[in-house]
Amino acid sequence: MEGSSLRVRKGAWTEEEDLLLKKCIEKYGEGKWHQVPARAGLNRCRKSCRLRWLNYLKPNIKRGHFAADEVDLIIRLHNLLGNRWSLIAGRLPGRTANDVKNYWNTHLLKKNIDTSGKNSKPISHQPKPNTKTIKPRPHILSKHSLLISLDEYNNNNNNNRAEVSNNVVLANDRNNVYGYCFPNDHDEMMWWENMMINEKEVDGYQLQCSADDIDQSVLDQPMNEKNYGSTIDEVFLDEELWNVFNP
DNA sequence: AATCTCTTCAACCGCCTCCGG
DNA sequence: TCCGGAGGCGGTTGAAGAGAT
Repeated sequence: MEGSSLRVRKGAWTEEEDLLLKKCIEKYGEGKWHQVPARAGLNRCRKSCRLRWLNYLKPNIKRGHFAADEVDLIIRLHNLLGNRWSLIAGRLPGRTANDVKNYWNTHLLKKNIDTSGKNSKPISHQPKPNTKTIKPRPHILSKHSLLISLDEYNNNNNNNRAEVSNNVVLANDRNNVYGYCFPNDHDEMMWWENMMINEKEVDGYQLQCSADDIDQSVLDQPMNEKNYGSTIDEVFLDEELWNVFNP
């Protein structure tokens, strides 16, 4: 638990507290939440400060009703990801995970309720036979699979640098085979959009982005689990795409 | 006008992962 | 390798407001 409940204030935030927190973040920046209560002079726990900032005070937070296209996106993403609210919110500029979660629970969940019986459950709590939820899958490719993929690529390309998917680049320097994740905003967004437009067209998507767009400094790092650590949660593979790498 | 019920959403809770010592 | 602290996430709660009776 966070500190002593006897001393740490809970419940709704006052305007004065909001102001203190805002000033603190403006001065010191986001992060280091354990230092925020002391720096801001707030009698709140770090988690409470973080939550208040992320869900309410942070600039550019969009409030009010969800637009039709936002609702549509939430539904599509929820079908793909399930209750991964932070990921879903990441695709909705200005919306927070809490907002999306609340909206889903109050508006969308209700629409799915089967009214045929007293004990009926919301559809989201029932098995969904025709819906495949894609869970985030670590982008750990074995060296073997990297070699296979690179060989396959080199059958058609006389190049020592090959892109095999939107988020993975393979390269060799005669001695080693390297793999890289590059989930930059543009590529990631294209991948998401493509997946939602047509999940079947994975193959067609693989070569949409040029490997030349990638920063050479990234290519200079050999792949290992540590290099992947910072990006691993950002990269997801469709079942079909996964099978391309792991036959 | 008073009371009850329902809805909304801000905030809390507990758990997990990551990272540094 | 282990441990503790920090950050982050999803599930849940409960206060407050809105609507119904």
